[in-house]
Amino acid sequence: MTMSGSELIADLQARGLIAQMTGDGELEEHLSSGCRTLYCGFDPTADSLHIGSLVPLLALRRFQQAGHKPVALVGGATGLIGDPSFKAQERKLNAAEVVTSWVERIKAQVSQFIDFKTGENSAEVVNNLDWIAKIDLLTFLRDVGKHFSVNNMINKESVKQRLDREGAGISYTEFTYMLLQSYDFAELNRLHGCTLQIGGSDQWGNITGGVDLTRRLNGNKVFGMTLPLVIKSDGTKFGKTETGTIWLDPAKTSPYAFYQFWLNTADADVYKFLRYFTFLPMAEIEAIEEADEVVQGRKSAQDILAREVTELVHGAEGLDAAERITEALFSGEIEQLTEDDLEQLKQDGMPASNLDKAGLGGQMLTGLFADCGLVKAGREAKDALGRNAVFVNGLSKGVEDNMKVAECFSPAQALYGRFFMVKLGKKKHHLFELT
RNA sequence: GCAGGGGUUCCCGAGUGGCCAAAGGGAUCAGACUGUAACUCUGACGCGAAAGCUUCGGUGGUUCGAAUCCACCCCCCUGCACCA
Repeated sequence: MTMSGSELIADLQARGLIAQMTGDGELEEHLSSGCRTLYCGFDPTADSLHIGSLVPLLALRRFQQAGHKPVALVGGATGLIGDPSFKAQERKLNAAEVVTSWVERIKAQVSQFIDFKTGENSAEVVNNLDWIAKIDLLTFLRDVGKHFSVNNMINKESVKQRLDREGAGISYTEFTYMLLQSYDFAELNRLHGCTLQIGGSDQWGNITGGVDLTRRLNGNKVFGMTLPLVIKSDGTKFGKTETGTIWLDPAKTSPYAFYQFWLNTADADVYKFLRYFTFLPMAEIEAIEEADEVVQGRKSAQDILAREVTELVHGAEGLDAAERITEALFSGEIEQLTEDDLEQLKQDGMPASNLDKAGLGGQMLTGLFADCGLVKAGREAKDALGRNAVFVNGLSKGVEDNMKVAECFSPAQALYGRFFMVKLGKKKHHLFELT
């Protein structure tokens, strides 16, 4: 699937994926006239990326599908410094060895999204520590620093709130971040012929810095493009739930939880997200939107979105697991699950814990549910019991059952003699296994 | 450094000796409605099944009794001074 530069840009534009571009439209021509190398940076600020990084990550893939060569840069060096862009406060530095371990994880994660075996435009993963660690201070100050005007830098919107706000401030270290990222672009241009950098729109200042520096250092014209930050219609932060961040690492956010996250997308956002997060052609997305308009009940878009993104991130197996769990839990027919199914649910990321048969006597349901993390405090469980919102293997439980843990979880009631599926409210599930 | 203002439960923010586990709003959880939605309504919302226990920057003190008064300490903000 190769498309021309203008087709690619048009598709990105139709999807709402272009926030800003440098070069007054010259970029289209640049992309049309051959296979170009582009890069996007990902700083190791945690042991996994979260879904906020998905838009640029998928953008790299979109470019590759259009015949260009993507380079994923993992910021082993910049991750040691901390990007001040639009951050309200100075960040605390992570230990070097921690960052190093994160770099490896992020490298692997990033690699799932781009193809390393496509010949001419095969992807690459690089680490900016490889060149930044080598440069010495004086060389850096003379060759790189000299090209940056502090006057310009302090006028950047991205550091404004740090400079304006009393008591916030910005350290010299973080202030240097922009120079490092700019130097990355110049180096990638020199070493790999990279001519385009993409990133979130909060990176605009850093990207244009790199464009300028590359021209000054290498005498080459290069381009920058930013992607929109994902904004939810209700104004709340995208990618966070009550339970926490949605990570790409299946060990941190199970494919089931990941799938559920997308499934719960608001109607007001779902078509936008289909454009942002899937590779479905625009025509198809528009058709879905049109079809959903006349649907009275549940829209189809959330299902499609959840399926597409889960498969992209967790593969066919992850999607399969997520759908299997979803089907089991929300069909209301848990007794139809086989023993193997229940075993599998545990493997698939279903929240689960063991119950010691002998120790059930003195316990209470409220304490049990709080301990396993099903609720934050016993009071929530009590509230749910009071409203008959708790089901153990489909049987309703009330406050009067609170002290009767042993009865509620008696082997006679268990599925296959050992499993209990507890449902609290409409959406919270937990699997218990007697041991 | 000097002068003034402030630190309250997840967040914002009332409270200025007992009626305070602490108004109000937001967030969150649950119920009804529904589409595992949105909107709306209801309830919960420090911990505890309860009795009760622990909170209002920290430490001591005054009082029968303190988030509220006093002392010292820590942190933040606003002016001024210093660095220039």
